[in-house]
Amino acid sequence: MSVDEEPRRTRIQERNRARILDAALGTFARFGYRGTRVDQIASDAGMSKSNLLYYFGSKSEIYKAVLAGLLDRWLAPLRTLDPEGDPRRELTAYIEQKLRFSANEPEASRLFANEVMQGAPMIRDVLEGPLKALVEEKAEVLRHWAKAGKIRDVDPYHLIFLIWATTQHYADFAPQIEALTGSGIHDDRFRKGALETLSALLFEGLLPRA
Amino acid sequence: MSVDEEPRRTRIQERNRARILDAALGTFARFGYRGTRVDQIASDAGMSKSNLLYYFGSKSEIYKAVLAGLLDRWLAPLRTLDPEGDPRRELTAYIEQKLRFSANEPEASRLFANEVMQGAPMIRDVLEGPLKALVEEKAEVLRHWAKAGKIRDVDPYHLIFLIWATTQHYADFAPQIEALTGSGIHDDRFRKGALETLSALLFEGLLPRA
DNA sequence: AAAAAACCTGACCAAATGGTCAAAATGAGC
DNA sequence: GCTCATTTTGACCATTTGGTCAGGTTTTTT
Repeated sequence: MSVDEEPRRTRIQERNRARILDAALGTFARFGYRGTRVDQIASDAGMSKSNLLYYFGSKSEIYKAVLAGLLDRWLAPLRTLDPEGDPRRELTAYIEQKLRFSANEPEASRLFANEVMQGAPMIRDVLEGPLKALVEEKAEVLRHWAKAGKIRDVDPYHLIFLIWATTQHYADFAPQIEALTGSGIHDDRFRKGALETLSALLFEGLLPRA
Repeated sequence: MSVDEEPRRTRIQERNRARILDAALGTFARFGYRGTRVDQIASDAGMSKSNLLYYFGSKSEIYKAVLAGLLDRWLAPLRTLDPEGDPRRELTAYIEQKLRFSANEPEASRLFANEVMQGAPMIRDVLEGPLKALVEEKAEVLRHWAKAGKIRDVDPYHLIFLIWATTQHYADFAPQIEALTGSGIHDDRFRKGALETLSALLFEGLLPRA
């Protein structure tokens, strides 16, 4: 006998909730929480506002649901960083995953950025709890690598921020990048170029070796 | 005789327009264009909504004015990059200016990010025109340095994006950084650490020199 | 095929929002 | 102190917004 806490969901519920969350991700990412109109989410999801509110009782409920589904995917890549692995290989893999996320889910990246820029009102506890713990753990890995002489001794936090910043930039500032280069991270060639330049700079540095 | 196009402004106008733009920057940065309420700008600026609308005829007029004032300051640092200078010195100076901007005007940085994330509806022509030209010009400088063997041969665009991304990250994601480190770019010590780590990584790279 | 449950609609509402306007208050120049 | 232009106010308006609700329709269960 399943004493499951999870609410039972019919097929229709499954489908419509997914549609709503999908549409909501788009508009929340573009216009933020306050700038998003419930009506528009409904229309994007192909249903009436009334019907949407049948599935999610309120705007903030939708927002929370979208955000919750997003956090895992945003965090996942960092979890894979393996202390036992080779630093270069590990970090390259991490960067590649982050770039892929920017390419495949730019809206998710933008919504996350939006939420944080507003002061992270909805996910502050996640940042200060699980995320902080995970980052501290991985910072320790970097320090360990440094002590073993495998990488230079740099502040692990700023290093992590650099990776976040550069990889997410391709999703968050996509319109700017598109305007300047005519292409973007969604393009395979472009993504490869970004990865190569990024890892070249991060690992070898800009100055010619003496 | 001054045949100035600039509208004559009284002292009161000067003061109140400044107050409004200041308050508007704050709320637009936080909530975006659609998420911002004219009423709130007015209240933040310490005046009635009616009075605010006496100075700026509409919400979008305020937004445009704020954005226009912002673009110059955002762009300025890149202009200073001197082709004749030493690459390391020039780029370090550039990064330092960008970090200082993030420290001193985080709201401006965030508003810019917000506008771009929404697809840059208001500044698209600036991105595609003046910015594109300027970036292309500076990319040429970087290529020139590379040809002269002063720096490694990396894609100049991705290099510029890296600098933008990393420096702006400290303003745009300030709440996250604060949650993780307990400090931020506004703090002198922290900013110095960011600059050092950043330039160490950018110039020397992460891997120990052979 | 009935009955029950799930799903959907459209009319409706109170509050909020961007903006107008006439008139009052305040300031500057004489 | 007087005059005129500037500044400020508060009442007002049309529209939009998040959300409710009673009732109808479709799907599932028995």
